[in-house]
Amino acid sequence: MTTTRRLHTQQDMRRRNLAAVLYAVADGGPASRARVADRIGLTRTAVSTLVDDLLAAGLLAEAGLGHSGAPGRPGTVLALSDRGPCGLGAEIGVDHLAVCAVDLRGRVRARAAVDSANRGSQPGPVLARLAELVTHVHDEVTAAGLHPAGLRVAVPGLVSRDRAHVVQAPNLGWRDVDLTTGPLAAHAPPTADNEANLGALAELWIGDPVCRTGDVLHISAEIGIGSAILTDGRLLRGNRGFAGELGHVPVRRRGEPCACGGRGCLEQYAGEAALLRAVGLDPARAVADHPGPGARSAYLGGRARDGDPDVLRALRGAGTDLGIALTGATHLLDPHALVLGGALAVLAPWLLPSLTAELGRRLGTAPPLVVSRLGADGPLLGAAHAVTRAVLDDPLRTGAAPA
Amino acid sequence: MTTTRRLHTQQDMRRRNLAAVLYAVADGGPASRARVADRIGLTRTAVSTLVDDLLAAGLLAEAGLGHSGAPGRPGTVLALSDRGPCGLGAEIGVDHLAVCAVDLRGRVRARAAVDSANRGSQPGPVLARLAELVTHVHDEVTAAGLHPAGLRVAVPGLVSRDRAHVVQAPNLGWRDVDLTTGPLAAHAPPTADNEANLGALAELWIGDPVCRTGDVLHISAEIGIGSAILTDGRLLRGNRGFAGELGHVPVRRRGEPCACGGRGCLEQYAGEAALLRAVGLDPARAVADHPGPGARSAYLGGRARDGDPDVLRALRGAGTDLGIALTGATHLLDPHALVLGGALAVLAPWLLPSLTAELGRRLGTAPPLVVSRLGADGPLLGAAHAVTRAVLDDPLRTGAAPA
DNA sequence: GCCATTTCGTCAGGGCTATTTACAAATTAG
DNA sequence: CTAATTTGTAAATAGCCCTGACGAAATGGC
Repeated sequence: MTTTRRLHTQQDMRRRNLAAVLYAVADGGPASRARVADRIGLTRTAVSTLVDDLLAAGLLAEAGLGHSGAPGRPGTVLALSDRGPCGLGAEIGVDHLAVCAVDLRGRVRARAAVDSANRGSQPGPVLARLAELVTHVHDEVTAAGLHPAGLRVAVPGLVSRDRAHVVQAPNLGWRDVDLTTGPLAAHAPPTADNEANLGALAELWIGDPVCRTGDVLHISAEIGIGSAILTDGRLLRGNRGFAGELGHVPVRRRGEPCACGGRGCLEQYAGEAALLRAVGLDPARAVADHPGPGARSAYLGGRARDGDPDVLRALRGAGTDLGIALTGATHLLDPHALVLGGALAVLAPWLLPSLTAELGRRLGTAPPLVVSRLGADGPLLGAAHAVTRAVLDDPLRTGAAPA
Repeated sequence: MTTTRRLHTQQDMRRRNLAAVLYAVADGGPASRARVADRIGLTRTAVSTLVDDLLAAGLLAEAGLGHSGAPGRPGTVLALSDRGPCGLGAEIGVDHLAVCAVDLRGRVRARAAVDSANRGSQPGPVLARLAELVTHVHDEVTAAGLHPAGLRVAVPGLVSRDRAHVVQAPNLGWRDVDLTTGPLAAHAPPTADNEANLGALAELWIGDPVCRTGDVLHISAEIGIGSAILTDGRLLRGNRGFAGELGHVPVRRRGEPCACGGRGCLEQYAGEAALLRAVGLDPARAVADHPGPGARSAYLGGRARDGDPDVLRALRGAGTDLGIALTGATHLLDPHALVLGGALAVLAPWLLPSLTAELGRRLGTAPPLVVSRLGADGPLLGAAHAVTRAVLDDPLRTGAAPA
């Protein structure tokens, strides 16, 4: 940043104020123009002109008069439109595909999913199957009067900075896959992002409110153990987009060697494969026996619920090791809360005792541990919401209703 | 943030554009109005009016005509004023006090320091001694035509959110000290910040350029081992302001118990006290023998330079343990670079071999390791620059020259 | 030395944005 | 029914930046 700091023009100001109005309604609920003006600190006049633009663009809708009981003329209630733009989110998991659509109000308006063995697959056919699902969801919401404003795809891997390419997805066996030229291109310019990141953003946007009140470390386990650092309402991505690799934080000085090149990585003790091995199962075999998102976790959870001592011991150990890694992360980040998402949310009942014990022992006062309520849906919902968020952030550019 | 997003009014836009002009000159060097306009993307007309305000406020100064050799009328060169506002920075160390003043151009215009045994001291007398130094520096820069715009104090401890109080400074033995009512109050509303944070910000603002190109983890050791996470040009402070406690990241699963309540903390193996013990010295005794900022590090560095095998072995071990902690931090943050500051910069020649070896072993490709060139001056300079930065960020509010 | 060319800084006019002020409309309280 | 209160809009105003034009001050070729 030698020079050229961000430009601050009048259009910029207008754009931000339009976004401010939308977020005032999104965060604070439906309200009259005057109430919105109070919330964002502009005058009623200014808000009126902003609202006019947003009504014309189909982002806001008037929802009748709001009789509050107090004296004075009642205001016309403004709400985010449920027939305006919507976001399409897709997910490419190792053994399933899913698509959903959410409207500006955050409601899921359509969804579709199929099992699909994507590990070591060719991108073409997988994307073709996904495109079918997208078409299905697209048609459904279009029939409901919504206009898809974009498509974001959650992938278990690294994504290029412009979000157009999947740079590397080890568990799929993909390298350098261009989404914009494949079968997905038909609907909207498709964009990709990492599934763990989208899961964390979902937590920030529609999950536990604690994520909105301060910095948070969001831990999720799907195949590996990932995490995401939410600071100041944004995601810390790091230099190459690799930030959050909690699974490779060392928890034993001279422990098991790991595929990452290190040794004693958390993943060797608390990862899915390690848990399966610890209860005497072959990881590859277990995946074949229990395909689908979260299936192994559900299986382990089931055995834990039945009181299986091997599983309970394995989960206890994993919680302890997770506690060591999170002790380090907490000292480094001083987060407002630790959020367990994905498979960890499912297994939380049996991880939490040893995890909280270890954190308490080492930290004295540990940040509150929160279990996500989004579960395995996080990445998919995050993808769809990323699209609607982009519309809210820059209403007139992306949000204009088709003529 | 239920409601009330940031307000975007015309005054805001103006303020940012004023700041953009100043930063264009600060980062890109002196330049004509037309050149500044090119840099920040505004028109020459707009820049002219902005510059008029900044000249009137005494923040910019015209420095004659710039004959470039190219055809065309030469522009009048604009530079940051060296007689305008300046920043006062102060530092309360465990065994010294220091004050300096920097002008808008970043030059140190005055400084003063004294040794002072502040460990376990009463705040009153210490602040009184510091106030004397401040007065001295203040008078010196005032004589040079500068106007101190504020005073920031670097303290080895935790500071309240409004920067008015020292909440806790264990190494000084201070709790809840209000700076605004003490002897410092005479000069300007004094504000405090943590010394490690200010050291990292100094690195960001005037240190290695790598800190300005991406996220960076800045590691410093004064008494403990601290660090600071610089992301997106800002400092990640965490929930309570405790972020960056690298010294208490566990590096041994069942290691030495630590005063923090944990065990196996990095500080037990790579901290100053641990190093001194490892070479057979009593830490308290060593502090008495070698008072002053960085004195123990300098002493150890001296013995290392002489080839003392005990010291070399201790530093080698510290480098390895630091490498383990930084492996975890790197996986978590994926920083653009790791910067060694403070005492670590002094000892870097003997820490680096084992540190880089450990990082290379565990990470494959580690982020570049950079040794700070600011050394022990970082926090003090950061404090002074924090004041001038605040002036640049909001020129007309804080920067107006006294009438 | 003189003129064309180029660049710099400024002035006048205009557009966009939000604010101020005023007012009609719609409700409650008495 | 009247007074009080709140809402939404209209007209006028102020602030900020942009466009277009112009004089000023340099270079370069003749």
